[in-house]
Formats: sequence, C-alpha cells, structure tokens
Amino acid sequence: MKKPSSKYGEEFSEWLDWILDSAEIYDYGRYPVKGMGVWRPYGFKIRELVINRLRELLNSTGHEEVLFPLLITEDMIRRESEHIKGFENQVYWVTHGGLEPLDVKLALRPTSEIPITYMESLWHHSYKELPKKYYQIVSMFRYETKMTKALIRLREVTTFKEAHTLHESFEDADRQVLEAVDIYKRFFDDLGIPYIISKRPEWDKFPGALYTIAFDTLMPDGKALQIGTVHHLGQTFTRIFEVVIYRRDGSRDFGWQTSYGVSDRVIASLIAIHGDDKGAVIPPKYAPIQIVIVPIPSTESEEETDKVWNYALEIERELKEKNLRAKADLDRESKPVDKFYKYEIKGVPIRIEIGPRELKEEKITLFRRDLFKRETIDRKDLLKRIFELFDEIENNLKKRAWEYFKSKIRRAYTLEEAEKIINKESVIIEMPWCGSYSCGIKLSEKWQGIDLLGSSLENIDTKDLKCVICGKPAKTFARLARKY
RNA sequence: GGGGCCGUAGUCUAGCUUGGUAGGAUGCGAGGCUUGGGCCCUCGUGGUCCUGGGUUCAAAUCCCAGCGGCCCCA
Repeated sequence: MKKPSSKYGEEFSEWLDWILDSAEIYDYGRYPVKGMGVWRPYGFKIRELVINRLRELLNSTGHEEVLFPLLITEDMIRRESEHIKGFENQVYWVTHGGLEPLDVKLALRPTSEIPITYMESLWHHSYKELPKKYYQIVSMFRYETKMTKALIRLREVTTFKEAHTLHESFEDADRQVLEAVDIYKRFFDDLGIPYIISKRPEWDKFPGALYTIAFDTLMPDGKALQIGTVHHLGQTFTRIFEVVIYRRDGSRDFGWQTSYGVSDRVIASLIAIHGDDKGAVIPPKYAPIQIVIVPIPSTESEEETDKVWNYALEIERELKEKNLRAKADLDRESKPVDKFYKYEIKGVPIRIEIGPRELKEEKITLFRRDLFKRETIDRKDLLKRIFELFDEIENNLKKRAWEYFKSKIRRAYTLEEAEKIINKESVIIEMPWCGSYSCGIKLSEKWQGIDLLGSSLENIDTKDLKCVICGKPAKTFARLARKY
C-alpha cells in the first residue's frame, strides 16, 4: 500500500504535502533549511511550462527580461525608510566573506525595487525612452519567522516573476497598472485559476507603494491565497535614487514606477485547484506528460505482447511527431494497474490503454483523468480526438474551478448576516463599505482570523446600500476572508 | 510574537509512561504465481533512532539546548 492520500477537500493542507511528494513535484521538509524545498524534475517541468506562458505574455506586451544581482548593499537599502521598514525583520544578511567580516553588509534581495531603481537612475533620463518595462525571474529571500509552508510561505521564493516599469507621469503608471492586471488575468485564465481582484487596504499595501492591487484565489479549504500583486509605486523609489526624467515640456521630474509579481504560489494553486482525492489533475497545456500510453500484455503469447508493445511505440511516435508530450511506459515488469495509479497521481490528463483487444480491432482506449472516464475510438481518429479532449479537459477544469470559486463568494448586508455565514463555512464575504480607513480597520478586527482583502476594483452598484459599520452610504464592497 | 503536538529504514509506523539485543508494514532487489484497476507466496536488502550536551554501569526511551516539520492563536 502506498502512503494513503488525504481527502482533497477536507484535509487540504495534508493533501498538498502528499501530492507534492507523491507526484514527485517538490521535495519539502527534508532539505535541512527551514522554508526551502527542492523542485524535482516533474515539478520543474510544470514550473517551466508556467513560466514560459508568462514570458510570452510579458514579451508580447513590450517587457524585456533582465537579470539583476542577488545581493544589495546595506547603504542602498538604508537610503529608503518606509519600504525597508516593511521588510526589516525579513531580510537575510551576508556579513562575512570567508572568515573576514564585510565592511559593507549585503542583503539577499527580498524584492528588487531598490537595485532596479538604482540602475534606472543611470540608464534613463528622457521621456523618450519611456515607458520602460523590465522583468526578471529569480529567487528572492524573506526570513519568515514561523509557519513556513511548501510553495505557499517560503523563505526562498524560487520562482518570483517580478516586473518593474518606469514612466513619465502618474497617469501613465496608472495605465500600466491596468495593463499588468490585464496580463495577470490572461495568465490565470489560461491556467484555469479563478481569482478575485481587490484593492488592498492602506495598511496592507506594499511598503512604499501608493496603492496595491491583489489577485486572490481560494484553496479547497476555503482559505484565500494571494497569488499576484500589482503596485503603483509613485515616485517613492525614484526620489531616493534620483531617477530624474526630462519631460516633454522640458521640465524635469522624478520618474513614476509600478511593479508587479507572481510567485511559486501560482504553481501551488494550479496543482491545488484542479486536484482531487486521487491526486493532481494538470491541464493539458501545463502537463509535463500530456498523454501516457500504457500497454497491456497478452495472456496468450509473448508474440502478441510484443505486438502490443510495438503498437504502443508507434502511437507514441505518431503523437510526438505532432509535438505532443507523449510517453509510452514500456516497463515490462510493473503491472498496468500500477502505472494507472502512478500517472493518475501525477495528473497526466489523458491515458491511452492498448492491449490485445485494441490491437486486434485497430482501436484505442482513452481515459481522461479529470472525469475518470474511458472511451474507445478507432485508431484513425486518434489525433483528432486527442485535440478535442485537450479542449474539453481544459474547459471542464476551468468551469469546475470557477463554479466552486463563485459558490464561495457571498454577499452580506449586515454584520449579523455575515456572522451567520462565517460561523458556518469558510468563504469570501462581500459587504457594503463606505471605504473609510476607520470602518476598514473595524471590519478587519471584527472577527478573529478573518482579514480584509480589500475592496472591489470594478464598480459594483452600491446605490441605496449602507456601510455595515457606520451606516453612511456605501461606496464599494469590502471583502473579508480567512487568509493563508 | 504566544501556545500546542511531533521527529525511529526511501515512505508509514511499533517501542518511550516503567532506561537493558530497535520490531512490523510498505518500498527496493531476486524468484514464482498473476496480469483490462493497488492479488498472493518465498528469499534477500535496507537504521547517524534529527543534532549536540547532560544524567546513568547502560539512553530511541529521562533532562537541557539547537535544528526541522505540523497545527492553533496574534
């Protein structure tokens, strides 16, 4: 017996640990440094496919990939106060080179606004060069004090995809924020990860930012997970590092910036959201193995078994010629059923089963992982059916994920209503809010363990609605949820 | 930041209360029997009992510290 799986919906936290290990995605908790794990080949491949998708999106919208050093000098960091205060307790310091103490302490980047702005001050002086959009995909380090969790709260975030942009005006940076939101929408839509977009409350914005917009999704246990953020940085950093830009009218002003990023959590969400009790279910676009071919040996003769094996090889070749990520598992020793379990845990979207029966009749049996359903088709229809199934699976996963997500967002118009819901289940609750700081604080402190995600970004009609705290006319909806 | 539970083979775990030869299952290897959803049998393999210190004739077991994991609360 394998280590038993945890119930997907009921014991999500254990389920995630189980799936990362059993599907050979990410080895966490065995590497002897707290909050750091190892991407194994199968997980690395998922990560690569996800990264490539974001690269396409960023490249096609005029972003340029760069690579900055991991280390930041202490004096660079100390030049800024508000920002660094936000990270002060979370910075790792390099203090020695060999046995010798360093004259200038070096920090492992907790994010890259500082080094990037520093270089931008040397590179850009004219509005003609703007907007400028950079991004990099790197590790970043945060000394999380406690409660680290595989892929969700790490001390080394290994897949930080951070973009940094520079603009000639507040308005242009504002516009860039919208572009970033749009890019992330397309990204998450493609992954089938549902989300809700909120403007974070004042006290929860990125240190140094004018405002922060965040994407939150929901884990199967009903807790919200922040999976992406977009910040309007104003001139906070360009003032400190003197990024001075000549404007169209000949005047000089500090540049305006935005930054936005997504992390390992995207991959955690991809796996978590589509999974089930049997393991992962990876959407075809992101599956390292899209189709696994499992040959079934003959009970009659070795010759027939050989023929089945050749049949499997032929099919693998045919699929690979179409650039599909197909794999025939030709291991003669292990039984078909063992292979079934193995690739189900790994979330391979389509399995082809072929044995003497299929061989004889020129047929192919297909099994789709998401619905756990088999069908038998003529061999000649294979490719056509595979591409259809990819679409069907992708759409089904998306639909399933969004339906679940929407079912977990509730409206409440009074605190009493909200409390009833909160006591019953873990969901995102939306309530009319006047938008004031003081009412926001009161809301966020109203229930233990329930945080204010922020306010709806889109205009939701609040006509005739009253703030649940002060009773004044509502301007927006406040969103509250249990958070990771 | 406060509190709780825990660490024994690749994995899951018994043993710890009451100190005295670390046992099982699974996995892995060989063989047999099976083979269209985790079948069965035989043999073999596999352990710094998280690390360091202390108590003791003797520590997986008791004590202290550290490291790591999980959970609850801020």
